[in-house]
Amino acid sequence: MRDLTRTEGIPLYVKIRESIRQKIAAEELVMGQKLPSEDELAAQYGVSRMTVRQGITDLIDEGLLYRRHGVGTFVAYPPVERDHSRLTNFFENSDAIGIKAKASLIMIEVEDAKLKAAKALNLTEGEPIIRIKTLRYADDIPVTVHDAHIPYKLFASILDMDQQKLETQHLWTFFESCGYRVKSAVQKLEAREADESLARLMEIEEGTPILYKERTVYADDGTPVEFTYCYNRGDRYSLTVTLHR
Amino acid sequence: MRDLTRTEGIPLYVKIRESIRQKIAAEELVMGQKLPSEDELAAQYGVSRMTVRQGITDLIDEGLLYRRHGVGTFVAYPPVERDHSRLTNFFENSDAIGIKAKASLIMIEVEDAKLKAAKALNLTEGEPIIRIKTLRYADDIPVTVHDAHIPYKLFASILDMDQQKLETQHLWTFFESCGYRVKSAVQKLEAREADESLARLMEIEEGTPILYKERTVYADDGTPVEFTYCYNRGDRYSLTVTLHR
DNA sequence: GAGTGGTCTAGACCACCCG
DNA sequence: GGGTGGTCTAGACCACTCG
Repeated sequence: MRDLTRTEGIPLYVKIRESIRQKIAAEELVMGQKLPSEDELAAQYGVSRMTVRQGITDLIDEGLLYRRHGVGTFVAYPPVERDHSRLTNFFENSDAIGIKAKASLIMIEVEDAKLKAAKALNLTEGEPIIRIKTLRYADDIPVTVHDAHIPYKLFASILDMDQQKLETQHLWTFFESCGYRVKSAVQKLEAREADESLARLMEIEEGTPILYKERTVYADDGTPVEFTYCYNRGDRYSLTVTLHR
Repeated sequence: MRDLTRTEGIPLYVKIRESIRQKIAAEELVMGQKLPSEDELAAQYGVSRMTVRQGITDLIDEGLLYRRHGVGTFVAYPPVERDHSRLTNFFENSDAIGIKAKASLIMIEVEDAKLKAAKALNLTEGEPIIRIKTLRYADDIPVTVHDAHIPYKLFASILDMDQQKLETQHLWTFFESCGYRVKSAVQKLEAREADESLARLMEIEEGTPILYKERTVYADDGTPVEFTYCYNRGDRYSLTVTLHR
């Protein structure tokens, strides 16, 4: 009890949450095991029950614990990897799995929005957008053609960025510097065949399977900030996602 | 104020949540608009602030609202369709989009688990599993070959079910009747080519693009209940998912 | 009936943002 | 400084599960 030394600025429920997480990691609490009751935990940590609940709720949202009304709170079996349900960008993700990521700029220009992009970005057809097309490499193998469309009126300043920076810094970092925090994305996935142009860029044969992805990215206030066509080499790319009922 | 007529059994925070949701639907609250402060809402509804917060938090999790510390709570722009981040089954999903769904049983049998399925289902290699292979139709066009593996020790009783029921009732309904509530699934997606056997079943040419999906389904206590290989016709099937940071 | 989580109160103080 | 959300308390009663 009382492993909550008063650390500056860290909320109690966060400390409790991390304390429980650590006990699970250290296997002081094993899979399927029942936690002490909320009342008991409140007493142990010297806080109110609502505070304990807040910490526990976070861990339930992460899939690390589950509750059974009238029974107790338990450690869930496989810590279902939430990573798979989190939205990550190409560079973050490659870092995480130890792949060397690289991008090369194919083109950046201002265009009139076509219907589909305009709709996704909440613009009217023909409004200016900035189109940024890159080829992305994993360990020096070309794996993805990335064709992003972003509203000109929000992000015109990206045109001043030098190519070097465009290739190494992710778009989302730039969005944040403009005050838009990326929160979610809706993506549609299909299997397709590589056409001639994709085949040339990715050094594959025409007709090779491609994992095609259309993605709209939203900031936390709901503003759509990016609409992207994404063509991934079928033999080099897979996407893992977690869904919940 | 006080549109909370005391309805039996419905928690206050649910009523508040639905009341706010309805105001958004009715456009009494429009996109980007600031809600009354939590204190004010508490006064309006005649409840404590914590109760209001609980209702609001639900709507934030749904993406309908967002909070800005020190500023206020606002209506988010496009009600990002949470449907896309929810785990649905083939029949539910078809219903929702108005497609006539049908399944025909290709085979059901008991097998020894191969390494991959065993690993996913937390079994040891060679333990018995039940393998259920179906061909699924959307509006009478074959779109998916579904090859499910479920632990024999949990679900042996499915073998007594008649074929008619197997084809019309979803597996998950059966799982629930055995006490396992489906909570989440991890799915890996790839683009592939149809091999000869898939091509024959789905009435397409060999080499046609296939959206290949490997899926492990978990109950809410974390027990893996299903491991499935899923082959979807590229020209007739797309998958939409929502991801969050 | 005992034990658990689910809901709820009526306050409090703090941290943040803005004018 | 005034208004907002973020955290927290010390209780309370209810609903559910189980033996």
